[in-house]
Amino acid sequence: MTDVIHLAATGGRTGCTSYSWWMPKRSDTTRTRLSRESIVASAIDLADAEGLEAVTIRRLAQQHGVTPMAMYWHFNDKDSLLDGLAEHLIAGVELPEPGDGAAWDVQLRLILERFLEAIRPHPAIAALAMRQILAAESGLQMAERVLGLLRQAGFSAVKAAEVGTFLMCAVITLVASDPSPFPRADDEPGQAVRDKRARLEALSPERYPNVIASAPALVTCREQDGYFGLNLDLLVQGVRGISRD
Amino acid sequence: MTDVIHLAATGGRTGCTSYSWWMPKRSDTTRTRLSRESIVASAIDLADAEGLEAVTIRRLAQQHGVTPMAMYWHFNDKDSLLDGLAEHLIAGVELPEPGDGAAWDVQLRLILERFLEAIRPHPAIAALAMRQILAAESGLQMAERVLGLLRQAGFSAVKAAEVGTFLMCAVITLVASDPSPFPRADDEPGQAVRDKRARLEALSPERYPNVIASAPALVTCREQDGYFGLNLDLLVQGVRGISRD
DNA sequence: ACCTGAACACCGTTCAAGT
DNA sequence: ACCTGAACACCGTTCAAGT
Repeated sequence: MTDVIHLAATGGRTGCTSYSWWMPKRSDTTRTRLSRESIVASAIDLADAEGLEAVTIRRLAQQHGVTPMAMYWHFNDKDSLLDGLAEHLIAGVELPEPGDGAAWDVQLRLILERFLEAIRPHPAIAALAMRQILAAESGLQMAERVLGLLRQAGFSAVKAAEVGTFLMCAVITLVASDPSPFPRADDEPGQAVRDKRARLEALSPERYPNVIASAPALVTCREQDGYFGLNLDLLVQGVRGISRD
Repeated sequence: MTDVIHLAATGGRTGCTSYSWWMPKRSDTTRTRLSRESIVASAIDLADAEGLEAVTIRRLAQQHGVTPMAMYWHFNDKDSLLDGLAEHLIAGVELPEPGDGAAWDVQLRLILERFLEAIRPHPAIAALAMRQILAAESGLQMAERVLGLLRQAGFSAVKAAEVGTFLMCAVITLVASDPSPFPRADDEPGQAVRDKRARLEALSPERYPNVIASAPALVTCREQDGYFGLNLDLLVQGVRGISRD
């Protein structure tokens, strides 16, 4: 039924090759009604698979069997699209039940953990979440909870803002700093990591003993589970530390 | 003298307007011999003034009164150019004299402070520093010092790597998360900040009391001095906290 | 309401050629 | 050694028009 509307496009594939490079490929995705949600979903898939720079108005249009300009009905511009991705990410945060009597630092740690869990599957777009925390509904809810716990810990409204802002940015950094390269066809997986490690271990042992000793962990730590837990602990303990000053 | 070599280019400005949009404009910069250093310097200026997305092979070429393709003699591709920016940034870190008998946490704080000072003037490109810390000479020196102090604090080689990596990423986040928009012609300065603040203060007082109380600080804290000092304290205190586990 | 067609300004990059 | 000329594939975006 809906197929009727782009017979011209599918027909175009057989003829005229001059601008066929942006022509919709029907095989990619089954054609459904275009919507903000379906565009955001495929954009996230694309970012997960090939990185943020692969997320392109033209590629998304192609995946939906539609002209690039069709996107501009659903989003004002590319920036609004990216805001949509960030909003979707933040909406996935499952905040714990508030005020269950636990100490503020335990509650704070749990909230940061939930935030981390929501964005961890999507390191390529995690950094986008920053500018939507104080815009999206669920971002505001998270911020409110974090600020409340910081006030409870004794911080002023100003200091709570400063610490709270940094804490949420730091969680994003925790997952966004993952330097794992996207799979490329021209080299086998893990080769880049091994090269990097070899380069570190070839350094002068007199000048860089600690870099050499930590080399294996330095090149892989950001994918390890210990990295996240340890540094969440660091953040919460840090808040406790400065709350006593 | 050196002017002779692009008489054709300057001559081109009077005639042929069809592709004049990339033509070199002699008025921008006095023509000097092209070099990695001069390109990096102008790229940093451009990023500081208009943001990272303004840093373009073609714009840099134009500023140097040269063809875009001339850049490819000095850099393999745009990524190498960005690596060059990152390297320059990290080279500016003035590490304190090592081992002056001070406690490890005092020394650690000082190193992180020096790193912050080096990148703080360039928030638009601070994030680039991440991938060059373990590549550039002075990045390795900083990493060596940080790891050494963490070992001194009792961390294993693996945990030192995990904590050290995060600390340096966190300092970058501290300056890179600055959301201050670049000056645009179409609106007066400070308007965006005031709008954002107004939006937060218009929220429901029952649901978001703490966001509202912290609203002024939430929208400006990342430009304030207190933000940096407080969160550097948080980081160092956090390291102390987890070093005792 | 939702999408197409054609065009525009701007990207990075390659490759052969000039001096 | 260092740079130009011409071309290519790919961007985001506008604007008028179609259904």
